[in-house]
Amino acid sequence: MQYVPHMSQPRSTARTTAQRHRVRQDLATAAMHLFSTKGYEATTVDEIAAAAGVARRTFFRHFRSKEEAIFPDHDDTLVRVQAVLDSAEPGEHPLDTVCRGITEVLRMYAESPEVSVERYRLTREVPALREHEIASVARYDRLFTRYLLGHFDEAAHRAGDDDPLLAEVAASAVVAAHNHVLRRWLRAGGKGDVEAQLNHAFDVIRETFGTGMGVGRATPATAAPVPQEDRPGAVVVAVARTDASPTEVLRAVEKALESGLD
Amino acid sequence: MQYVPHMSQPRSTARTTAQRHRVRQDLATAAMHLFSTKGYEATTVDEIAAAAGVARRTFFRHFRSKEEAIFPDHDDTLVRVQAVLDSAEPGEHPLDTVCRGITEVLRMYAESPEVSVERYRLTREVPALREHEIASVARYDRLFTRYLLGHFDEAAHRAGDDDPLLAEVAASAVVAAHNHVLRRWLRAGGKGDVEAQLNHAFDVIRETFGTGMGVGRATPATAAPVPQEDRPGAVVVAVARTDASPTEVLRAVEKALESGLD
DNA sequence: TTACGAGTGACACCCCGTGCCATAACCTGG
DNA sequence: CCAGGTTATGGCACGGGGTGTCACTCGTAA
Repeated sequence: MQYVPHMSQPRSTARTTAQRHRVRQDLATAAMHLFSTKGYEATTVDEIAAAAGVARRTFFRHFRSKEEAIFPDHDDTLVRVQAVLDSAEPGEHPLDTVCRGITEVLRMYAESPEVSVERYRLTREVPALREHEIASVARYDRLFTRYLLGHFDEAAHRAGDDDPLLAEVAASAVVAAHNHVLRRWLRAGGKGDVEAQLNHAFDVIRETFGTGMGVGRATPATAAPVPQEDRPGAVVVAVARTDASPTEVLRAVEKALESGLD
Repeated sequence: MQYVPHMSQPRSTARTTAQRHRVRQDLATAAMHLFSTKGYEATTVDEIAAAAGVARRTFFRHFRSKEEAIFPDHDDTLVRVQAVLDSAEPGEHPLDTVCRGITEVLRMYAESPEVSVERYRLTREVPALREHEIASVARYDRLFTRYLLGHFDEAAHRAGDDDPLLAEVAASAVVAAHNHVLRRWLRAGGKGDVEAQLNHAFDVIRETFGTGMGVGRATPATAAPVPQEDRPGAVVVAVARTDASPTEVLRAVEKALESGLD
């Protein structure tokens, strides 16, 4: 992969807006190809630009940094996730909205499994790429945390003063579930229905602490009904301290079942 | 803050191993001071080294990068956290062990509140520092995830095939709780008992989904007893799908209470 | 005293990222 | 048809982070 002297360039020196995406795409694929073949550190931006047939300066007009060339879609995905959050119907549980948001991220990876798998191989062995990806998913986390901070008060206002903590924990839990499913899928070579696996992980999240959000800190024995939303199979979560009497617990659960199932 | 020509340096050119920590400390404080006064990107490594009375090359012998000079203790804290995990007694719940691990991180911040607060101000407005700190806490997250992966099987082996997911979610939840408490403390100016606040957050974590780990996926109606461990106030979590009959749910809860409270 | 290693200073080098300006295309309105 | 602005680019220079290398100076052990 030698330097191209770049004399008498075949491509015209100015391009229209429509062609700009093509240049960006060429740069991304050239970067991905060079990173895979000769390593990340060993590849210079000059080589990437030369392989794409543009100048070095043009590269930095399309990507803020060398690392960003390998994750070209995170910015777009971020605004799409934000759009998902903004356009959520008021009736939807905030946790479900966030789950739909992170699904958007997973779809980005699932859209081109081969590239994602190869990129995963690179991120594992190059610390710079690893940190860059961590910072990228942290941006989604921040989005979700802020969203839940503004929407948990309505759904679980009676939970007390621990709403912001639960919002942060819930957001990170959803992100962690996504990371787990994604990495398992990538390690398996990008085969199988990731989105289904993610939905299964969401079930676990919801069962573990998701819909139990309204329960809050149970002392000594409480149980909360769950909004039905015409979705069969929703779960009822009851939390009780073990120092509560069994009959106390049963009464609380019974009461929750009554108000939630009519 | 001019360049020091560095002729006739007052400090001897070679130092013993004991003095090496002093040089590192001088570099860290000089970096922190310069970053605070004239900004992070406006400060060059040359200036930091000159302020500490050493050569530029020496700076990079103590810190891998410019950002690391502002977080000098993360590496040491990481091995201390690992030591906490390694020396945990077999009887302790893995989640509690991880909580003690992240407490070690919080103590590092709490050790010098003024520095932490000022550093927090910098990390908020400098993206490079922000990403570096995110990557740092991600390393703790990885530690915890791997630890829980190897210790959840024993405690909740009956939960099925979702152990790795729960391990990852639990680790990120603990880290998220730490981040939340830490940031709130930093925003408040570093006043108050952070460690107590963190322990309170741990209670919420444990009540929310910590000890409910053994419940697993309940279909259509199950409830699991929780290991008591001589800790009063532990919670029992019951999960049931709403398509289960109320009596079915009550029977399951009752059974769990019997086996868990004797 | 001599030999060795650890820590350092000094210099050179690569290359990422940015500011700046000239240029070539593509729309506009006149 | 043409003068104007806009957009994307190429080329150049520069600052600065991070690394390799060599010589030097200590302290220490033999």
